[in-house]
Amino acid sequence: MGQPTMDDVAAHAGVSRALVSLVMRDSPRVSDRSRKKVLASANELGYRPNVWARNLASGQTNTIGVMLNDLHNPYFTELAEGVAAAAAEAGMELLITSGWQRESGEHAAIETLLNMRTDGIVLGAARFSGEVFDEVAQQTPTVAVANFDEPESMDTVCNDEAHGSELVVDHLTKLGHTRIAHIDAGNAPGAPERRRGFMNSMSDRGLAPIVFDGDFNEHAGMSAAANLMKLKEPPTAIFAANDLSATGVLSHLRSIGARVPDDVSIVGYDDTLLAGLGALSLTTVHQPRQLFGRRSTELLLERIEGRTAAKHELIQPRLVTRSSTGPN
Amino acid sequence: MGQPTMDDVAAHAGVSRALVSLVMRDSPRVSDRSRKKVLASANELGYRPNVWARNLASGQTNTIGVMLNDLHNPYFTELAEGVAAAAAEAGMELLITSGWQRESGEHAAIETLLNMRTDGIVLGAARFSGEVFDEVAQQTPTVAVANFDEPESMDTVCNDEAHGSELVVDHLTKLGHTRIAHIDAGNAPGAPERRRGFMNSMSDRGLAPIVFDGDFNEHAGMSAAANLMKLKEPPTAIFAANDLSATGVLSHLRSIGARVPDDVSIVGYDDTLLAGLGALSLTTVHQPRQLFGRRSTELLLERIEGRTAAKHELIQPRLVTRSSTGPN
DNA sequence: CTGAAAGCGCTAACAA
DNA sequence: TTGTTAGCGCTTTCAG
Repeated sequence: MGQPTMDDVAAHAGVSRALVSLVMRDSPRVSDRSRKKVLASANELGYRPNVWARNLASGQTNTIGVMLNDLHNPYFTELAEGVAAAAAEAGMELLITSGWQRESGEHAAIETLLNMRTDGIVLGAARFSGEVFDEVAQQTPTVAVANFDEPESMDTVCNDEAHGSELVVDHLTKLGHTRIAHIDAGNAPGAPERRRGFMNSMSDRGLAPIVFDGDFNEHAGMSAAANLMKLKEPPTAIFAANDLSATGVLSHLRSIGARVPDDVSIVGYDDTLLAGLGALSLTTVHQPRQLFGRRSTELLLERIEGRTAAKHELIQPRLVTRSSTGPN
Repeated sequence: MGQPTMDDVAAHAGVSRALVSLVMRDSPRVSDRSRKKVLASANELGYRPNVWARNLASGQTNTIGVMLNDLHNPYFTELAEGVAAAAAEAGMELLITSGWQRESGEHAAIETLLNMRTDGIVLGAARFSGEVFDEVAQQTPTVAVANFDEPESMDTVCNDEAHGSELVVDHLTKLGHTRIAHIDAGNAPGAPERRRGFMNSMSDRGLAPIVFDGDFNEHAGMSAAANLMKLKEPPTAIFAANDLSATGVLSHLRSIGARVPDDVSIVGYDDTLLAGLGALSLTTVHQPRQLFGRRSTELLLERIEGRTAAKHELIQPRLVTRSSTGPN
């Protein structure tokens, strides 16, 4: 025999297996004496409840699963941290699975979770169409942290990207900037909303929005900045798609001898570790990523408890002002 | 009834449950006709094998677990990536668990894995004493990615930190530097080895090693640099504990108007995203973190297959030269 | 509060 | 190649 079973513990403690089971699930209807005796035996034998057997018998797993698109991205790991905290508070175990940035990976990761039959799933994904999500939602309680058009099959939590852009435009115009350029990130997740928010906020103020193609990486920021600075009238402020892209902008500006923020102000998005570095010190939009995880888990728990009507939450970001922005 | 079971599939296909089981585990001894019929039924019913039942019955999980100290740290996520790749190749599922940077978290994370009875565990930890590791190793095949003194109970994979320091000293002395300072990180994981490697390499070359107290963060680099530059004879090159610390050094040097690398050369350690940024461009020591994960998983699989003698691997880092270092 | 007994859904001999 | 039949270790009635 390998690991000791409940029967072993019961025999050792001189009680029935059912009693041991009750103790293990700390039921209140066990006498203190019995409880102590059982616990002592369990401890002595090095007993460890067999989760497989337990879940099979009870039909529950007391576990929720999180699928993250990419562990390298702090966005997802902070999300996971929020999920972990909320799950721990609810006494649930957490299983993490990663899509390793590939769509096929996300599929596999979701399959794993579905096979595990976790009580519910938090989807921190990026690559998926709503359809795939729907299919998951059909099989288990699901909440997605993503910008969707409020599907009925699952709950969603997402950042108010447009509002983030609004905060940026507000900040820059208050500093006196009028020629403000946005380097976007095409159709990457969140990018269209940020772009739209930027364009609307500019129009609202009677300003012409300048938008350049870009992406969520340093190189894109660098080359977009190069093109921007070649304009007859270069912008006095640049709002990059995210912090990484803003870093590229910064590198380029330094390389051509432009001073930040005296000549050009720069704003990032995401408030990653980068933005806070003394050498960069980027003004940026902070998203409460842990809160995303926390709220999504809370919604998921409600679903698990039986709620069926979908809920959709929009979470508000805030601006963090650092030294990359200044008066025009 | 909820999800369909094997019996449902068997009934639907008009065969026995055992046959369905064989098909599900794709045994070769099933006729093509039966296989197709079963698969069709399974598909039609939306059958999904119940992992809990399967594992309970088979006594195996076909899963390995990874415990990571901290998902925010790219070191661990890249490690995990290597593990994931190797696990996938071996046809194993992967379960990730995080200690959320706290020792209590690591305990809980390991408990979760132990409870899941994964076939083996990869420990990507930082906070633990060898004792705790030993206890885990007693219960399941274990491999640790950590600097240990070659325990008998488990395999280990680790970076040759001392050699990394040697590479740095070699690079700097070849550039003509002789007054080289190291900002260390006390007893943080890996730090003592880096420090020792630095001191030995310097002594070997007849140079006096300058070592200042520090830590693995930006602030520590900043204040250590401040102290270093106040010396009567400031160093011409600074070897920081890691990239983050090097970033702090860089910020300080810029703030006092020192030019990098003309006045002072800077070297980091880890080759994180930071080091590659154009605005920082740090010379640093690269560790093949994915390889750590890969090798550790391969070792784990051998253990699972039955090997009992411990193996310990030391993996060699390499220097990545960027523009933060130059001739003296 | 305790004990007996019937499964949970699947695997793994062993027969047929 | 397919079917039969015990379990795997635990939960969960239901009587005592």
